[in-house]
Amino acid sequence: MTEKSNFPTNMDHDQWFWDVLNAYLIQQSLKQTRQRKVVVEEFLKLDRHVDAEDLHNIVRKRDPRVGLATVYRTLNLLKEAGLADQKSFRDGRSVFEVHRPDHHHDHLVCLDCGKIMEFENEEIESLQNQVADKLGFKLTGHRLDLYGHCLKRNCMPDAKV
Amino acid sequence: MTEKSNFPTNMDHDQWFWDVLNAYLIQQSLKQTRQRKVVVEEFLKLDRHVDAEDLHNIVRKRDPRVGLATVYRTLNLLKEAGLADQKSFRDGRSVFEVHRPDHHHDHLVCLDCGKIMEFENEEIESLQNQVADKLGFKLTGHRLDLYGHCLKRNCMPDAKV
DNA sequence: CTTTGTGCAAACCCTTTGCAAGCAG
DNA sequence: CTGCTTGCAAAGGGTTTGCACAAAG
Repeated sequence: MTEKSNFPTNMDHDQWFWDVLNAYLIQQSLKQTRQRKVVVEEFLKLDRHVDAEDLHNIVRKRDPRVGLATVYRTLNLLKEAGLADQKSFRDGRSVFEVHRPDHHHDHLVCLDCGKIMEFENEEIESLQNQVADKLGFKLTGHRLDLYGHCLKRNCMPDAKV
Repeated sequence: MTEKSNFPTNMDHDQWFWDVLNAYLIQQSLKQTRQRKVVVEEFLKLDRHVDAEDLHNIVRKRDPRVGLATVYRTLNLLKEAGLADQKSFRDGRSVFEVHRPDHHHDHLVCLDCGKIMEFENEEIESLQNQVADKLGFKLTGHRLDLYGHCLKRNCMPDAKV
């Protein structure tokens, strides 16, 4: 993009993420800090739904000085930058995931092991629009979560999401 | 049902609700109290999505001695009896609604006025099952919320849900 | 009487915030 | 240097819970 981003990264396929983030930081006069770097790197590395506490534990292994509040603040920053989505499948606790602009999807959650799968279905989306039209709504978004049991043999009750 | 329910009600079309509730109370050796009566009556009378605080305010007009905790406890009791559903459209706050066994529906929420409409669409349900099948899940439930703007002229920003 | 229910306030859980000290720019 | 950031702990907001008293069965 513009010359060079200060946050280094080895993973080319995540370059877009760092580019957007760095642009956002500069635009908002925010700073690139050690803590933000670690939190974002681990968040990207995980590449799955994760809650703040889990991410905090992971980050602490690399840098024990990072506080939970900073993890929350960084995740909220990513949300504001449009780089992360926040969901709450289990009531009272949020999970975050990387927002990939070109990839809308809904979720399928296993009630036994907590596994979260993603899917997309254009027919469903189209029907949603029809429903909204019929009821006189201008649809701007939706949330579709399917709940059930995955049939994998390694589905462990109470496993970590 | 069994002879006679002690909780009286004038509204015949809600009789099924009181019957189920009384049966549940007896079966669980729970008691019929003045507070439960008032909370449930007002909940039924409203017949819309309501949160605990709102319901508490309404109940207090009839009986100022009823505490918020009792409202929560009563709503949870109804949930356990299968008579109420709990949803959380706005993050961090739950709303409750009467669960009508024969009437499954999803929700359409106006982001301006908070109005909640209900709809059902069998095509969508069927597609959900197809998706779950394809991904190797046994589907047991789902949640579909549509978000948008209602086109009514009386749509007031920040109106009460 | 025995057991469950209630009101109150305190506890909880997750998340946010105030503040003084720490750093990036 | 200036002002955004951080860590810590305290505060917040909705919901639950412990306790002693009230009340249903």
